Amino acid sequence: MTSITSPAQKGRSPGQGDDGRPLRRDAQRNRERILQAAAEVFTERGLDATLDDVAHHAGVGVGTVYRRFPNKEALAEALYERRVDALAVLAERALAARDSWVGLVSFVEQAAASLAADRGLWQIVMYASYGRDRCAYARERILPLTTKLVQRAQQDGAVRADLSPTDIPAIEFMVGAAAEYARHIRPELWRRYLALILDSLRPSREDTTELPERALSPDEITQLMGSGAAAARIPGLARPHR
Amino acid sequence: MTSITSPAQKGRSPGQGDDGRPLRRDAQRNRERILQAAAEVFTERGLDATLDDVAHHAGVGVGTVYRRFPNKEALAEALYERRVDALAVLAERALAARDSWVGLVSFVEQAAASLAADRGLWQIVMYASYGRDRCAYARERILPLTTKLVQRAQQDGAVRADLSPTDIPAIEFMVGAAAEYARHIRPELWRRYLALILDSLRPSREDTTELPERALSPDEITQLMGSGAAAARIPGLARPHR
Amino acid sequence: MTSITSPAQKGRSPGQGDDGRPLRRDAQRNRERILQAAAEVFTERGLDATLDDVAHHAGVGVGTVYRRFPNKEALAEALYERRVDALAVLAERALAARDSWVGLVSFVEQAAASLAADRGLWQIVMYASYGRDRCAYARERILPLTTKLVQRAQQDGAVRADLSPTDIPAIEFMVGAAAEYARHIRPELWRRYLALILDSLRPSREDTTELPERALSPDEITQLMGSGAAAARIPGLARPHR
Amino acid sequence: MTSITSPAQKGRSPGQGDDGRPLRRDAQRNRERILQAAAEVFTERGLDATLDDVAHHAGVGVGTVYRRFPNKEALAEALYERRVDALAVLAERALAARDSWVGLVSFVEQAAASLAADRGLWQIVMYASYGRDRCAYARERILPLTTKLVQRAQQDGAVRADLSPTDIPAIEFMVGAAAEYARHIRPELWRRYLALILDSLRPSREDTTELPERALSPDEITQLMGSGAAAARIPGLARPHR
DNA sequence: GATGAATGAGTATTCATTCAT
DNA sequence: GATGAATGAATACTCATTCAT
Repeated sequence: MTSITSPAQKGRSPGQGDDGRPLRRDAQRNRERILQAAAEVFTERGLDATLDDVAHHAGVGVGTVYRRFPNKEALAEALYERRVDALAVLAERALAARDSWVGLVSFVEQAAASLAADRGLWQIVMYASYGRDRCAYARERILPLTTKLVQRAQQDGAVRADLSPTDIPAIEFMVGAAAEYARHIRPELWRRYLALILDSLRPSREDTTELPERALSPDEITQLMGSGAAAARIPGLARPHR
Repeated sequence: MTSITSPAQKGRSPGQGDDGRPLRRDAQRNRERILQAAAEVFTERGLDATLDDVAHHAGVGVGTVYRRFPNKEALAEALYERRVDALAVLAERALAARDSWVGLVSFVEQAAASLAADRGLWQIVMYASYGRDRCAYARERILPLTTKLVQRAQQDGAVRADLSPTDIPAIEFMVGAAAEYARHIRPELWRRYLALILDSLRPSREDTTELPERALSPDEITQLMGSGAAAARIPGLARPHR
Repeated sequence: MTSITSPAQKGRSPGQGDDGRPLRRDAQRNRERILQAAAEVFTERGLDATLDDVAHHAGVGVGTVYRRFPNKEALAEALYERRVDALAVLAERALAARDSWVGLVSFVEQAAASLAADRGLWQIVMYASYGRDRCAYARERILPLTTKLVQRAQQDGAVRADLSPTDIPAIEFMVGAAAEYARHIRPELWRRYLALILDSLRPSREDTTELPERALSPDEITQLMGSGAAAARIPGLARPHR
Repeated sequence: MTSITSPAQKGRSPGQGDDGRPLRRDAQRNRERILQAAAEVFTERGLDATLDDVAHHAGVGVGTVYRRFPNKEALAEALYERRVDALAVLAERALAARDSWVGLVSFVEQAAASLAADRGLWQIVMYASYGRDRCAYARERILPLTTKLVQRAQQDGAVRADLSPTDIPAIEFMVGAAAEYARHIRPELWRRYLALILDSLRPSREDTTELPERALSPDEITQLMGSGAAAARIPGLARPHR
């Protein structure tokens, strides 16, 4: 059960410069500090935080940030890529669970925990569409895995028949929103609403309503993720220079 | 069944100037035009739309906007207040429904439809907290009504026992998030997730999980709504001038 | 002999706002001050001067500059348009001269004086390509007039046969360069080199060399003026935001 | 006929370090690579190219560039010096021509070809003035040679009597401007305007105008080249750090 | 009262130059 | 000595808010 190769790794890995050579020790350390600072700042204040903030938080000049990342979007993307890697690993582990329901739940819960903990991550996944090759989230990496998770559970009769794999990201976004809603007052409240939703995923009963509005198709998810328009809606991120 | 008195009227009513005297006819008309324009602009583009946009849309100068509303936040707040009025009316009507489940559902659905249709409204409710006296949402106007809706349904055995009245706003935020998520590609998709959640509100079965993380108390809702920190997080609203 | 209607006047005249209504008195005054300041600053330091400089020179905030002109390019363009209007008037007057040689010389000299006096103007004309509709310089306004000037002189046998109308702008650029070269030490030195060149425009003798390298065609001039690549070469102007 | 000793060698020669000791073999090789790279990059993109570009092109780090040249200006100056060496050699060869007119023309043409081919060189000469000791252009090396070229031609009656030796650099600048003007569309167009100007250098006729505005004196040329103010006007070179 | 003009702090990004490895 | 990482001042542009007309 190894992690799938990230598409980004075909190009440049986090530890490499533009030319493919490994970064110098100090540069690597600063890169980490910047990513760490970005994580903290974006987690707390979201993507509208300034790169000056991030740089200051990392204890470096803003030029250093730009040496490592061509622009704000790329920095956010690098962060996102890490998190998505982590989510993919979660999904893989969940597929290994003996019980298909337990597997699905464990993935959804852990993924939600990630979104709930990070305002920036939630914004980025919510509004999608970063970079061309790297915004691989649902499309390239997670969606196939969650599709398997859902199908397996359906075969086992563990979830309702009209649940679609594309419902999973939607559910996560909603739970992320719940977390965002009460973040400052009760950071764990989202668990309550995740539980509520999970309950409704169980097999149909006589009083279950057939779900209206068919779920998004995988293509629509792709479209959603890739639409430039969506990116333009993230406040602190809309204007690539030049 | 008349609309409950707005708490805002304890301060200054929409029809009065700073000195308490009623606005001149034309001033009142301008106020309306501005609110109408703000509704349209914020609905479409969210709160990061500029006040120049709003003013232009209203056919007035920005100065006029500032004459009627001390700042952007106050304008948004006034709009929010109106929408809350509308939601309150919905809740009152829902209480009049013969079937308590139907009543609850009808309120939740219509409220969600409002959030889903209005990007600005969702942002405002999402990030909460406008003004001191006027952020009356759950606290003063809606929460008592939804509390009744929920309790009535519980007495009828129509909803699960561990549902809390404060879950209702949380659910609406989540559904609003679902709407925001797919707004451009499938504006009605949120109905799917509302249906999912509604399913889970039904009375417990043997396989129902007890909800973890107790719901917010009414006080916490109040606190949530009133916390100034939250306001600072709305992108288009965050920068106090000077 | 009236001045040809500027293509810009089809859209918005200098005295009108975006909506076509005349500017308020104070706005008009500031617009003038800004243009005046821009003229002075660009004249002295060229187009790489900052808008902050221009604003400060005009005694206004930089926001005011942006209220009147959408970006730096547009400001430069507005200036350029004025100057081009002036040049067109010169050309028209030159056409009215009794003696065709005198007419041609008077135009070339006065136009050169303009370029020589204004570093920014020379840069803009040199590197061309501003705006879509307004970069009308040679193409739409001056070139037809200078073409007439040249042809008339040729018919009178006052200039050499192989002179092309498109040589006129090229000559002006060269003289502008000469002015630029010695601007700080001898602002009028360019007149010497203009005289030199004018001498060579006289009808051929036995020792006159046939000019190599055919002149630019009017289409090539247009292409030169309109090529985005050229614009990218002006240091202070290359990056339209967004 | 050997090349005249460069004034720079009074200070530090290209083959020596700060302490006067000759550079190590590899250091010398790096210096050459950097100059070669700078030549290519500045030729193509002008002086606004970045030193990172130059360094990358040379296959060295920026630090190495700064080890060899104190700053960007000095690098440009070193390049300029080389080119001036080359121009001086051209002038010497031209003096050896049997026909004084042919000699003058051949020098002017070849010098113009250099300026026309090299955007950076033209910028540097246009805006003049590098360093104190090294700005040896007209003053120390070329001007005496061109003076001889001109005087010889005048004695032979091959050029007009009022031509001054200091007109030669001015003419070259103008022709360089013509080249710059049409560089992308017709790289050889400058030859047309050079031919035009050369025509006017011929001996006076009855219709020749006496040149107005006496030419620069040698002292003025020196002053022009040495004026610090001019240096500040080269776009890619203007900003002294700190 | 209404208007829209003026303001200027704030944001992303670049690049010459310095300095640790 | 070489490298390339770090720095931060500088630049174009936006928009909430204030103020003169």
